[in-house]
Amino acid sequence: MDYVVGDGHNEFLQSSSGLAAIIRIFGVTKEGHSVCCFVHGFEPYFYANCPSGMGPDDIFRLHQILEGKMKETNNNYKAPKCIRRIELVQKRSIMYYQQETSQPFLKIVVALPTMVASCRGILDRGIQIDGLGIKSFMTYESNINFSLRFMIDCNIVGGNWIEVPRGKYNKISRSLSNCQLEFYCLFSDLISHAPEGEFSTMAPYRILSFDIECAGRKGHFPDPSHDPVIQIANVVTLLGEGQPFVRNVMTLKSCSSIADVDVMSFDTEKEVLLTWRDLVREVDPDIIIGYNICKFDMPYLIERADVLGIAEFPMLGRIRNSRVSIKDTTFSSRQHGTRESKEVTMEGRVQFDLLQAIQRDYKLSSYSLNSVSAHFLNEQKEDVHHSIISDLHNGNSETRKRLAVYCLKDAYLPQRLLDKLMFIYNYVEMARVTGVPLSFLLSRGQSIKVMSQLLRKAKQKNLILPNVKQAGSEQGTFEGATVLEARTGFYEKPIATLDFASLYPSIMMAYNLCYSTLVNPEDARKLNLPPECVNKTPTGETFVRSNLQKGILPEILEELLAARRRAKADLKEAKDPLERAVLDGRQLALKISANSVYGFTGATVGQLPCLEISSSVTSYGRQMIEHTKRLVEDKFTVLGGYEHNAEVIYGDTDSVMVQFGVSSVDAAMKLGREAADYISSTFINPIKLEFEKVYYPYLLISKKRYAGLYWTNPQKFDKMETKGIETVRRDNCLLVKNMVTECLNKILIERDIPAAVQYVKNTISDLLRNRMDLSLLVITKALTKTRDSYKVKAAHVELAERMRKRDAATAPNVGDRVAYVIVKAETNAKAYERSEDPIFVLENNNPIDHKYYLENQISKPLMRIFEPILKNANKELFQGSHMMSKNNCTPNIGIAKLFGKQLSCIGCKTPISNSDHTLCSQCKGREAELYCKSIANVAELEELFGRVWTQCQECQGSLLQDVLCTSRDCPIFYRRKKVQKDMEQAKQELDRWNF
DNA sequence: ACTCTCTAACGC
DNA sequence: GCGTGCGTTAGAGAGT
Repeated sequence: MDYVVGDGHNEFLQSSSGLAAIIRIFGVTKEGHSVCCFVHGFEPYFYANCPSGMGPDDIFRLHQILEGKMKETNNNYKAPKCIRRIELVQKRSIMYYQQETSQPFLKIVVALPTMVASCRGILDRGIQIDGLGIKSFMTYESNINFSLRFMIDCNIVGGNWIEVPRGKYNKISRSLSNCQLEFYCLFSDLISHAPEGEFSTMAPYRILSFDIECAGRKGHFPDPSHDPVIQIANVVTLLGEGQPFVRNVMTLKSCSSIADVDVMSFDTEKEVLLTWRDLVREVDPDIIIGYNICKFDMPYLIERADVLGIAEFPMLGRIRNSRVSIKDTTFSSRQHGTRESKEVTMEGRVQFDLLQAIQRDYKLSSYSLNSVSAHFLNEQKEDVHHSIISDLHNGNSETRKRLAVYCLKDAYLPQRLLDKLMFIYNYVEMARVTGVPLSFLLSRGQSIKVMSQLLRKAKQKNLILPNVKQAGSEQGTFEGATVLEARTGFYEKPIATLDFASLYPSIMMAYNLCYSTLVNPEDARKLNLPPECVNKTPTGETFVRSNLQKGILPEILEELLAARRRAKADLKEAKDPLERAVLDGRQLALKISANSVYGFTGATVGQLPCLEISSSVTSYGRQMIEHTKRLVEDKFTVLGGYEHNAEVIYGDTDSVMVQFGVSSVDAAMKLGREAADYISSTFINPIKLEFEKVYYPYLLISKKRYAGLYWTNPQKFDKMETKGIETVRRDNCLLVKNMVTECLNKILIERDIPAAVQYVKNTISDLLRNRMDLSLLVITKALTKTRDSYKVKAAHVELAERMRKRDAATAPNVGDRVAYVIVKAETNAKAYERSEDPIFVLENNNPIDHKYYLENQISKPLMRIFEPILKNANKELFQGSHMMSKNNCTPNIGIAKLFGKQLSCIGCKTPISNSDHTLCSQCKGREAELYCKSIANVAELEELFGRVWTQCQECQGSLLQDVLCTSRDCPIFYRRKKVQKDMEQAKQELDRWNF
């Protein structure tokens, strides 16, 4: 949905004069026909407070003055009127509890949506009214996107089915769009169908997934002013169908045919681009997807066409003769600083970038398409270096076919991810629940979703939302949740966990916390409320109880949670996989929405912050967790008739971990249920403490860091759960993650501590003997800002800078995660001087700093795990023969340089004179034995290399072609490179026998 | 050798 | 015009 400014249609609006906003709704019918609907008659407006005693004459004068001021700022606006009218309406502000149900407000209706902001500015600054002096007006709902305003007022949500009744729409005399159906109508004739029953089905969206390849130059990131677009691959799918119905690729220069793919080759880039434009118009997709299309492919195509002077290319939207525009946007937030990016808007089509979606919804250690596909689809793709892409393009039709297959895979994988992760179902359900359009979910933040729900609910209650001026950040912050002191240790008795269900939403409901129930301290005396009608929160705020007036935040929350219970119940019944997808997406959206209401009220830089609410919520929460701890420890005692004294060993925000002292899981569960029921009864509705699970055994390392076996039934544990420790953190290398995971397995599941110790010793020995796969040593960290904005030097930041100097095209950018290893250097060199790109290390054979990995990566996490379990853990793990390193395996580069190409004895590795070639005097006589060993060594490595190579060929989908992949994310890649190096070395050694 | 600050990532 | 919240741990650089 969007809007344009045009002539209002006179058939509908006799009174309309001049320009007006026309809403355009794009969509698809049940039968799959694309639709463009021009909606007339909806006018932009907002509210302002009405000073008491303001009569019709004053309003007339205000209108005149405003109109005059508006003309000054909108002098290019030709129509006679900017302010259409000012109405006196009865409304109430959502802020603060008030006894009056309503009071007069001014509803100011303007001609165009952009005039809302300029008119608000005039009223904010204040205007001169005869006899009254300069008056400033508080405005209400003056910062709402016009399309969203329309949706709210017409009860339309994102992903909605809309009906336009027979006779209420008219054909357009001159076609304006490329849609199959187009018409115009009046906004009040639209019928919005709530997404229930037959209208909860998904529309049959047409989805285009594409990927482009460019011929970049070495050392440069592809630049549309130099580098041509050489291939574009496309896959088109109908939502809900398993297989795409279009697969094609457009190539510059000839390309051999590919099975089941329509290959189109052209002599000029212009033909490639225009053929793609024609495809987009012919397929007419509702949704365009791809990987990083918003920041790369889409702007690249538009800019490239501009450089080539192809003016007809950017007509990709659903409006006839309208060009797609490219906008420079700056995105700034306190957390992320200012980031510049390009934005391409395409009329009538939603762009859904899988990279953005996955970055929002999943925490991964790498977001490359390769790594994401491996993670979710269990399938790898080749990572071909951009310089090789140019070589393939400049080869022949077979090498270009090679590239086309690669490009097609990059177009198909986003579609596979979209299906696998149910993005359309989950996002459409989120749009339906929160009421915002689908496009907002990727392009906007969390707060717009709460805002949309709040505005809708407020409208039903005749309430309006004020536009509060940004108070600035000095308003500061407020106290959050309590984290109970952690009694660290290894617990070999079951630990029961009690949790408050949806704690913050329940608190807001139970205590009726809302903008509209908060008592303004200035009004308290005047209101004179009896104590049984109010609650005083632990922070000292007063809110009226629901018997006096129900808050709308609690009402929104009740509806969200009730709807979630319904969705979960329906999900249990549902059999059809598509229906299940819809319902599961819905219950998830409802849960997320309920939880973000609290965050919205506490967002000091948000649209309607109210710290009285958020700080009250957390203060009740703190009180409740303390109360729970006290109650458990007071009631479950030997004195109270129980076998043991219960101890709360830990708790965070809404949970307490209790050791009841019993030794069976079953007994702990029974006590857990009893405690939950007993404590719940001491709270008011709907606050409920639930027994959730038992941990047994349980290793508590510190606050927010623990591991344990998770039991929900007394027969068998469900899983091992780890929180906060290295296994779940993304900033540790795989070696550390694997070691910690393996040790926890041995300790918690197998209950075999000596085996865990032996495992650690073996692994350390492997590390020190250089038998560790490089992929296990790669550390990744996010590059969150530009280098200059870092106040201290950090390993990943400095490496990113060095990589940028080497090759700007492949260097990490802000927002990317940087992969690095730590290499040996001079003593006392800082870690940031020793970080290096793993691929660079492979190619240049840099020595790994094993000591760093041992002392700075492995030792502390392991000590934290073993210390509660093992006395003398440090001695047991880090002393003994396994700590001996074999330095001769990795000759120090510095020494090698000093001695030149000094040969060493094949048998014992002692240096020998170059005239001896093979063996030292000591080993002379073992020629036969050692020669055989050399041959065997080469043979073994060749076989190993062959196996790894085949694995990579399988991954790239062809056993007949060279492997080109250089993926930093793929363990096989590192192994292949390492084996290749070892093999070459072994061959050189073998050659020395043949002099 | 110690503390303080910055940065990143997590739990809830 | 846009941006949910706070609490905690831990590594590493920087300063004392």
